[in-house]
Amino acid sequence: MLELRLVQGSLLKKVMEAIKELVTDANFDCSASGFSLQAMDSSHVALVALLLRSEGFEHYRCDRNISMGMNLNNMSKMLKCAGNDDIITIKADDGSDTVTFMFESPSQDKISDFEMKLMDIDSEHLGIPEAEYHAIVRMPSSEFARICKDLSSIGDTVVISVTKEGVKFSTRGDIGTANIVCMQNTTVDKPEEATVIEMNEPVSLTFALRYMNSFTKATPLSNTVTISLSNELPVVVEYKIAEMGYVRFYLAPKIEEDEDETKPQV
Amino acid sequence: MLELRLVQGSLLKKVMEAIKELVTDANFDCSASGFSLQAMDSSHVALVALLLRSEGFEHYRCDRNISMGMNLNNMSKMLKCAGNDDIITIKADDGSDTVTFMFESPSQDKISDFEMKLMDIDSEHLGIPEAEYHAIVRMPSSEFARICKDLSSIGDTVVISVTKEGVKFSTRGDIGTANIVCMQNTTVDKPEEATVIEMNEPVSLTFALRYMNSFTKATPLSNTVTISLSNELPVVVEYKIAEMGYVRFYLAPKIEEDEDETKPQV
DNA sequence: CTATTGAAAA
DNA sequence: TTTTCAATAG
Repeated sequence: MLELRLVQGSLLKKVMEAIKELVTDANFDCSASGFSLQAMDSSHVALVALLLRSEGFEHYRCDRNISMGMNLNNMSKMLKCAGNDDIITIKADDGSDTVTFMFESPSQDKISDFEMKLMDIDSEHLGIPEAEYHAIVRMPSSEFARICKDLSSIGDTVVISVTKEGVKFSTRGDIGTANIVCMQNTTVDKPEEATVIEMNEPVSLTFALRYMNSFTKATPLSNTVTISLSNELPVVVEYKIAEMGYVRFYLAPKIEEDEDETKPQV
Repeated sequence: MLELRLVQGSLLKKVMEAIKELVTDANFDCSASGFSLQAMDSSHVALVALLLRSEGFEHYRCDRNISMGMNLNNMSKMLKCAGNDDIITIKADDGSDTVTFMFESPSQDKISDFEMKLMDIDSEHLGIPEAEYHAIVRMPSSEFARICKDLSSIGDTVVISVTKEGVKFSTRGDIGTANIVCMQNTTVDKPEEATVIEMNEPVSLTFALRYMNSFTKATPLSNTVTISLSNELPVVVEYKIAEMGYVRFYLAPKIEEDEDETKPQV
């Protein structure tokens, strides 16, 4: 028996919007500690990891660990039927091959329930090692989204270079080149507007903008984004979910000087 | 000679937006009592009835009953040229085959007139008997629109079931099932937010969501919608037009247990 | 927060 | 053309 009651239902709606472009089918794993997901994108290049800790739910009951395979597009369709300030409850009976989403309007006079078939999905759960990163950049998520969008109108890849002073995003395309530098800046009115750089070693890595732009679909989840970089490691683009957890995206760097379109593997 | 002056011109614009998706050509009938229309939708499944009583016009002159055939798309194009707080006057000379729409800006410094050709349209004017309905639901029009939109992302038809406690909207599709229950609720701050159920007998009827969604184009006309249901009778979805009349939509229920796509007749 | 509108992208 | 995104108004 599984019953998870989330007062701020809009969070779950935003999570779905954030990941459904990248991942079409995935297993949601429920345990006593929380509700999580880990999945490769359909071209097996990027990895998405979601965690919603049990403490963030108003009510959290998960008698035994279960893994529920869902089509994220269908799940998203149903979640779109929830109002933005509805309370969402996810329910599944033991052994059932369906999951039920229940939506309660704030005034409690409208109650909806949507039942969806579960699916069997093979998935290797990758252990993601905690790594030390050469550089960690925290910046406003909207600014990062704007940069990725702007650069993708010029080129296909972005070189992210971090120095103590700032982070530089560069691209190159048929029509020219572009460089956007964000200086470290901690003297802003609101902490979420700061650009903060923690750096042990300078790094410069190249990524496909197509994936970066998919990651920025998570922008509504958080005012800030954290980008963790190391040479030879996948970048981690993390959006924290207040009081509950995170959505993290992993993407392997392209090997520099490699001008063709070979797909890197995570 | 016909001359109808409507101070709140936006009403007429909204009426056109409400019905032009369903009806392409129709006769507008003018008499001393008012300006009305009755027409089947192009697939002859739903019926639209409009009434604007003469008392709602600032000036109403209609020397003799006339029926003016108009293409609603063209009429809508012209009405879109009126500002939302323009005063609209509809004029037609006896025996003329055109109608003129005149728009006066509130400040009276801009006066437009648009002349449109009338057309000959055959139409049987159906007498719609006043019926006793088993159940009448009044609810916020925006909520009804939201429900029809949400359900149509899951299935093609909606089952509307009314009990004393509330009204349930259900659908079923490839990806799962959905049920939305709205409780009777008369204890709200504003009367237009109430959900009120008058029921003599429980009813449960099935309708095509495609038509329901067309009906909800009338949502801007009124804060509330009234849904009148009886077994074996077409449902009536009514949007009242303040001080003037109504737009009513009629749609025959699908015969239950009928899984194929036969079109019901009104 | 929702709804509408206009602009931009697929 | 259809769909989606962003922005603004209520």
